[in-house]
Amino acid sequence: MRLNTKSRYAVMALADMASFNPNKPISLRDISLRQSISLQYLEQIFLKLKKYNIVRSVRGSNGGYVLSKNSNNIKLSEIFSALNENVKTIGCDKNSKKGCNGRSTKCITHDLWDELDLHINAFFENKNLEDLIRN
Amino acid sequence: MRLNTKSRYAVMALADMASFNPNKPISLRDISLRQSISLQYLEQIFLKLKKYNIVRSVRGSNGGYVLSKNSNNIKLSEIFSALNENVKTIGCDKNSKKGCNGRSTKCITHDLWDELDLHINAFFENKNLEDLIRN
DNA sequence: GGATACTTGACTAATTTAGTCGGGTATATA
DNA sequence: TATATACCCGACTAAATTAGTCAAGTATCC
Repeated sequence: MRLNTKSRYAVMALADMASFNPNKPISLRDISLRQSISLQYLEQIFLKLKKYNIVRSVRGSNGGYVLSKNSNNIKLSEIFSALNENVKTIGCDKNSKKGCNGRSTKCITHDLWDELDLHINAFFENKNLEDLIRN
Repeated sequence: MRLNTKSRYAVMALADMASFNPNKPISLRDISLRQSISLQYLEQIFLKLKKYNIVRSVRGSNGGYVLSKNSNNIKLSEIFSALNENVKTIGCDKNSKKGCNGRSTKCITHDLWDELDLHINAFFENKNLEDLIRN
């Protein structure tokens, strides 16, 4: 089990932003240099963060991105949602109450994975950006 | 984030075993049929479970595998360890106290992933096979 | 001796990941 | 108004991982 880099980089980049003046746009170029993340990869990530309203963009020179809320109000769970990385630990179709693998019953471990998902999401639900930079 | 099939199948197969007479060897063929998992894939999985002493094997006809402990004494964390799937959510080198990405300092989110790992492993630490089949 | 069932290593197709590439468009500032 | 800055966006790709299969055993029971 492993998180993908997009999610990790998203959290890193946002934590980076959160430690600066929240009113001044921060360019991806700067984040790229500070965090050693490719600029074009950051662009992909921020596109999603923007769609999900976690940041807003300021175009043009001296532009960049601004957090759209206070950092203590941005939960990590939102960030993962923005990147479609809401924890789905397995392949069972969770919505169909019967039939995981095309069979007629739930698979024997079905409820376990449901519980695990809840457990992990709860962790992200209880952490915000501000928590990260208080160190 | 997603668990791989090996770990999932391992848990399914062991849960399957746990719901039968614990003293009679159970063949992989039977598990394969009941759980719709390829026999040869199960063989790979059980090799690891055996090395880790979670099951023991009985060769020859009427042979199969037997749980080496009571099912209420087999924690899910052991199963994941057996398959080398101990949760490592990220790429940072956790052991080197300084330097995640070849840089001189810990990355900004380093401690977060440590905490997450603990959180997930705790979940598996507190679940055993018996818990799974009590439904 | 034959059937059953475990044992083991090597190989492979498909998918996913982690990016890169290249061409935009909008805006500030000189 | 020119130019540089910086966001915007779709398409592509190399590398790694996953999820298996294949083939050839060995041990034991009946």
